[in-house]
Amino acid sequence: MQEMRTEPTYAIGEFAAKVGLSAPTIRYYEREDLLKSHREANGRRYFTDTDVNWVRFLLHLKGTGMSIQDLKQYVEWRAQGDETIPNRLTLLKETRNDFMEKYREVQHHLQILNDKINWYQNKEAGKTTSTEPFAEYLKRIGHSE
Amino acid sequence: MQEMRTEPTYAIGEFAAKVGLSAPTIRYYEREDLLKSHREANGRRYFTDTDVNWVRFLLHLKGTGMSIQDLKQYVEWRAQGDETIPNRLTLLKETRNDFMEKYREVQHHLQILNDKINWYQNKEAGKTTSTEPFAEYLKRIGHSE
DNA sequence: TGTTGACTTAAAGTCCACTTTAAGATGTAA
DNA sequence: TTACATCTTAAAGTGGACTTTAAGTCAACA
Repeated sequence: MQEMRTEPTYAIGEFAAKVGLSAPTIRYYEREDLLKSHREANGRRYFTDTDVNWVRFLLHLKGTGMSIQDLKQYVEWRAQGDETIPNRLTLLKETRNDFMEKYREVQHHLQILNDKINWYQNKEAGKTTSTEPFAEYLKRIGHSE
Repeated sequence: MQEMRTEPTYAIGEFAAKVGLSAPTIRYYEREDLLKSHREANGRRYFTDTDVNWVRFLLHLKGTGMSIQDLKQYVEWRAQGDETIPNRLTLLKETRNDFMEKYREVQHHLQILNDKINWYQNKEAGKTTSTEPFAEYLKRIGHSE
């Protein structure tokens, strides 16, 4: 009794929905060589769960700030084999460094946003001298610049 | 003995440098009504430290994800007086909500990036079966999706 | 079998946030 | 006074990452 397991395949629309992109974006990524599709006899693309994982991984990298160009470079090196691992590591570490810098910056931006929200809320609650400027408020609670 | 203190003023180039933008960007922001400049008799713009603080504040808001359009709305409400404080608070809180959502997303992206860097490093150090796929590695160390 | 929806391609269009260009006026240093 | 930097404007251009259009093929269902 033999069990037949066939890997599920997805047409471009279903695939796009699965990874949270649009079908045109999938075609665009393919043109940019970020991913390869398989074709049915009739010329239509199909994708597998491996492709789903691949695109999801790409989107994680993209989400850390890598541009399409960065991703292309990464994919190109990947295709060249293990001797490009040092290159890939360098690229990923640079990505992480850039990310961490921006991360610290946005935390500061968030701090100021929170301060401003609190300032408005205090102002509405009458807890602040109605004329105290925001800059003064920031000094008073210990946030500057 | 009277001390004469004159507020320092900055020409557009100096001002732009002070806030980390280009002079054309300052003019662009002015066109978009995000800031107002003062003019010398000869028609040239000048700016004060108050303007410096204002632009820096705008850049903090922008850094949390507010678009130029959002900022315009904020500035417009601000000009309309205290009765628009609820509107402003709503806008800032929405900004914060959007920010926090993206913040959590990028933390996840960073996690995957770190995992991949570690995976490459282990691979280079021979600490991982040379054929173990990244997906398996993620499962093994407890990160999925 | 007809019609609706999903697919195919190449090329053009869009959005955002600037940036660059062009042509000219004015300020500053040698 | 001669350079040269810096300023002025309006308008056009740019880059990145898609998105939309147009014209056509193919599939799935009533």
